[in-house]
Amino acid sequence: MGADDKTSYRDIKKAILARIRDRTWGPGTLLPGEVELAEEFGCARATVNRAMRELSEEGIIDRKRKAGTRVNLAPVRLAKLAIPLVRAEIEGFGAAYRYALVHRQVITPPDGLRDRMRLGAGEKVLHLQCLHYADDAPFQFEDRWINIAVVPDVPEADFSATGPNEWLVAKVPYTDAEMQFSAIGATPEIARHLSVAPGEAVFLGERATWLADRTVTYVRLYFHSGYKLRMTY
Amino acid sequence: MGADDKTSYRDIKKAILARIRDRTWGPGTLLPGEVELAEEFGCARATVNRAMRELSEEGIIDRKRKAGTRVNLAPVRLAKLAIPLVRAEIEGFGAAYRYALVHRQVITPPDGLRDRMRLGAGEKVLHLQCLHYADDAPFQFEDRWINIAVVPDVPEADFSATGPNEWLVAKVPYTDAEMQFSAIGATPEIARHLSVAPGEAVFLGERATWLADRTVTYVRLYFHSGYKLRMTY
DNA sequence: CAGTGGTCTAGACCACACA
DNA sequence: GTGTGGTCTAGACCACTGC
Repeated sequence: MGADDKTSYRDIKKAILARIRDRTWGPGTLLPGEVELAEEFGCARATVNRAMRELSEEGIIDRKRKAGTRVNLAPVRLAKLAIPLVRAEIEGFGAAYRYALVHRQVITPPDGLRDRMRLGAGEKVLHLQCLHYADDAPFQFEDRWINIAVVPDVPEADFSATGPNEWLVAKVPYTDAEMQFSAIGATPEIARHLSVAPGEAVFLGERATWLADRTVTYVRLYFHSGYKLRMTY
Repeated sequence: MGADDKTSYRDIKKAILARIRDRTWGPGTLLPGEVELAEEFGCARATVNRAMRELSEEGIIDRKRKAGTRVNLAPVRLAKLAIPLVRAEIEGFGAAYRYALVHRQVITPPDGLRDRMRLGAGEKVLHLQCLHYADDAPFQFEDRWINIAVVPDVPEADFSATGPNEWLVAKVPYTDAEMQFSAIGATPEIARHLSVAPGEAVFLGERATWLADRTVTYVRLYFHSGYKLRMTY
């Protein structure tokens, strides 16, 4: 009494992971069925099920009906990447956050952008350019377009003190988002804003969000040299 | 009969998401308790629980005992990033994969690397440089160090036909992994391997894996210009 | 203290995929 | 067909935490 309070699905996960690590169950091995494991661990099948389901979601094992459960050969483990607001990111490492609005204009988008945002012929967008500083050093240059048709009150919003990101997050929901990262050489404009040499390698993040097939916003985030996107998994 | 087969946790997720989207439950709203929702949907509490637990894992809602469940104000949604093997990535978009070993040597690591890999004084590493081609164009240049103390049979492995990544994945387990991405200007060596101009912006991925506090391997992956790391969430 | 979520159980039926 | 995982139920007890 007291020692074996209850068998938790966590215990089972740990036990299974341990056996995979110490090669009792090497890659490709067929694991015992749920009923068998439930007997071994002295718990209900549902408990084993939850443990194995989570391991499967984490990409450690592969489950198929009738075929059974196998240890994944190539653990295509999913990295979980938290994408924070710039402000939180900067304050997170103890620097002072400062924001500045650089440019603001309602425009008819050029063709390339219209395609990318899948806009209709007459639809206009609000174009914004902002700078985010960490301890007075430029940290991120934000080049953003917002679909006025989807966010009709955005032209009235005041972005002189707060960035559009925080405004959008609190005000406009979205259903899908896509993000991609790449490296580019700084154009003269970007170089000027970020205080780097033209042509210098800059880390670029692009993000688009949709609200049921309609583009809400598309943004390019240019990070200062030396920026690293980090993740553990 | 036939219409209402069974209320699935998926149905409940959809229903809740719909109400969040149409602002019935705006950001910060306190949702009804599990029992109440179970009654409304005509199902067991466990079913509602699973739906809400998954929404919570996805970062849509925030749950606290006694306090209840609320719609997240700032959906710091977690992006799930699948990091595939290069081969799979290249073949995935229909290109032919080709591999070449460029360099291979057992060395005593320089100081910087020893710190980064947290190696002991006498420990040696296997240094490998490889190229991964997509349709005969250089796609990725791989610069890797493997801890021989942790992977004792790596010096005997043959990496002339297959890359070390695939070998390691199939052979050596790990408990923790860290990955980071950045942009750098191509050094002359990297430029030569990737067929780009020196100084051109290159996308760099760094990855380190550990087996219980001991570094297994550290690798720098330099991608061809124009490479984009994509993710949906 | 009391309410809400977190988890476990025992049993059941179903869906899929392989033989 | 038949075995394996996928899911639901009804009920129970527990753990945390806000009041």
